[in-house]
Amino acid sequence: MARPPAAREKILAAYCAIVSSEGERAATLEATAARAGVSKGGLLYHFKSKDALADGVLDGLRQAAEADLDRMRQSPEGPSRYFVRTSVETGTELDTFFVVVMRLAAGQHPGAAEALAAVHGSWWQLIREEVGDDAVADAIMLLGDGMYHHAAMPGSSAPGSTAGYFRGRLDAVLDQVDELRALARSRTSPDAG
Amino acid sequence: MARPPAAREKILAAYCAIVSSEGERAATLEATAARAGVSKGGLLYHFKSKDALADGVLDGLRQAAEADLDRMRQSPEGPSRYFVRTSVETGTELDTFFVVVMRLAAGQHPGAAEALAAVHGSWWQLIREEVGDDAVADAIMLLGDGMYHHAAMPGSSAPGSTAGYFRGRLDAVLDQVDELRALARSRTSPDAG
DNA sequence: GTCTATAGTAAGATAGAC
DNA sequence: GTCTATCTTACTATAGAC
Repeated sequence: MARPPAAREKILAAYCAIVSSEGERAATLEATAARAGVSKGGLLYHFKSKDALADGVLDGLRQAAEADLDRMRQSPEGPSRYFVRTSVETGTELDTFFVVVMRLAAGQHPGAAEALAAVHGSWWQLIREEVGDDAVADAIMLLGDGMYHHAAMPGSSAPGSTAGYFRGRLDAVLDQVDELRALARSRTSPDAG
Repeated sequence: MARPPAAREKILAAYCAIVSSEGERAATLEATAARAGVSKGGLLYHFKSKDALADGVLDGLRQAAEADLDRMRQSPEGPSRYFVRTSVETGTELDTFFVVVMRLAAGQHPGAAEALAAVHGSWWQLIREEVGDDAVADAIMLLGDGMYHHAAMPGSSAPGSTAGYFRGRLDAVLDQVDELRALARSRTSPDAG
């Protein structure tokens, strides 16, 4: 909070935009600075090194994930449906950070894999609490991860909208979620109402 | 066929190994040559440029995918179960190529995204033929993709073995596949035996 | 806080010996 | 077919002016 400098935010956003659309390799200091509208020296005033830039993204992911977790918790449709439905949303703040951190993890950036695992673990826990069954929680996570896998797959993402592959299919997948939730209910209370 | 030079294969394997374990950026010509046991010049005799090296991987994926498709087609358990079961296998020839091509696609390598989409489309078609229902074919693919997403997620892969996250959970997911197949049968022939 | 200029390094690729 | 030596380019990072 405390309103960080606007330039810093612009630089971070520029870096994320390049990494997710053209790959980590294309996100050089010069390219990032140019897109943010500053010079190389200007960028390096806010981020001492390229690693510091990547660390800034890790922090961004943690914050965006926390905010998303709150929405997921308070969602009227329940965490499971919320998770699967939002897993195909591309272009959101959380998705942007998530994609970038995945790329960083692929490049062995320290802490990136751990940050991803932490976010994923939080999602699982919320779903597990809702459905009350490990296997069903796993299956629901897999549906969401599978859809995310497509949405994030290079070539299929269309920033700001649901990925083309799943337009019209999301409803069917959400039905599967409902069926899985019902299955979990019948397992945990086979004789209760 | 016609037995390509052994050095060529070693170079391609070295490149794949570095890309998947340390990221595309670490797979420099020098690092690749060193791991393959040749010099930079020796490498460049077999692959004229770095792009040629990447193109070699695309060819490798196409060949490995074709072989896998045959096995999937002839699998006694059926394409669906075969697909989901093998989606967590890391370290196979197909998986190695697939991971590398995903990294190349993330870096906007020409043809990489298309190659992935082609492989994925072939898998879907086989499953669609088996289950006879679009939505169920989608859901099964999602389970497999979701598991693959985990298995391929940096930090969780353990070459040569099933990813740790799903040890013991695969059976539960395969049960979900069976339930989905049954669901498809009840849809396509609601009154037949 | 942002710029230009530049040092230092590492990468991809070529040439020619063996 | 494989090597060493070298050229060229591009990237990270520093220094110091404004």
